[in-house]
Amino acid sequence: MNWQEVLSENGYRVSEPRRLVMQLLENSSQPLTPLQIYSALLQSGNTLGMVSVYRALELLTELCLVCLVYNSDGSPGYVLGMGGHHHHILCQSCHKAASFAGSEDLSALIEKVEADTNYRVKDHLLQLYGICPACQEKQSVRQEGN
Amino acid sequence: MNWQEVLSENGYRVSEPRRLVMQLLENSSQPLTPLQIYSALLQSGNTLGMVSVYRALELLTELCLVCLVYNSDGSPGYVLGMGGHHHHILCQSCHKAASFAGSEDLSALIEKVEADTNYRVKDHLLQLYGICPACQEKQSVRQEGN
DNA sequence: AAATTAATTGAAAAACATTATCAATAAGGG
DNA sequence: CCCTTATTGATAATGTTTTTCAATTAATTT
Ligand SMILES: [Zn+2]
Ligand SMILES: [Zn+2]
Ligand SMILES: [Zn+2]
Ligand SMILES: [Zn+2]
Repeated sequence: MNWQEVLSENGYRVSEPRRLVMQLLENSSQPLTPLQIYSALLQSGNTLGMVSVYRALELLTELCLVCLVYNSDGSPGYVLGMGGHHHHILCQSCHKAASFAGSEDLSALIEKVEADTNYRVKDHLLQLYGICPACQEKQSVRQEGN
Repeated sequence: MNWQEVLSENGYRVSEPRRLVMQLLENSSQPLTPLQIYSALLQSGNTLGMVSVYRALELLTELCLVCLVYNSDGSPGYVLGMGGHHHHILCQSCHKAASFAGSEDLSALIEKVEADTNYRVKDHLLQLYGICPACQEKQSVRQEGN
């Protein structure tokens, strides 16, 4: 099921702003803010209102077609969502994002936390931070240069 | 080492706004936004500038005396930081936060992600969401009432 | 305890970001 | 192709964060 179908099946229209936002995120390797999305789309000759970007992101997030992630400095951005349980890893240097399957086993941790805090655990937020292949390359080149 | 010492040892002064922000967070069970902190402090008869709240939070976060966390709706807030590796669990109903030791073992996951994505993992963001004891209580009472 | 000094504050303004309103537009069904 | 209604976008209002800089204050020195 592609994103157009997800929209339709949930009673939403496949409108121009939504299409533009999805297209841009599909081609962006790093999380973008609403303003970055708006600017990029204008720059590439499209015409749409800032407001539509906000509304598109809100809806697409709700439908899990895009995800809200946080850079290592805490600043938020939107990336394309993958279906199913997954998480993201972000490059601390260039902010490039990749996703990985949510195959982690948190059951031991959850059990312990429930016992310690008496909270009942329902969900989790997990992101990894690191260095992407390209930035590793750059770093080792700089190393050699010194 | 208390927070006053952390400030001093790092060459920062123990100023009034910093004291007020720390005091408030020490007594707050849920994440607060800069504005909420500012308002609460004014309300309780103190006098300080909004700007100082922002600056205090920035510094205290840098020194790990407070932590930036995200509610389940994605909205950010600040809570008191604990020393050492730890994470937070937030109530999806009342937003009350608790912390727990970072005793999770992510090594298997990290190995897999590094193999799959070629990123080199350096750090992680982990939060749990759930229902706090008080809200569990409220929910079961409502259940019985029906 | 007073003087010294540099970090820190806060008022005001500027810059930036988000939300509300509502008439005009366009997507999708018939 | 037309109709209906979801959706858009211009504008304005609202809210948040950053900048600036003279005044203040914490901590150190005398
Ligand atoms: Zn990178
Ligand atoms: Zn997961
Ligand atoms: Zn609760
Ligand atoms: Zn951890």
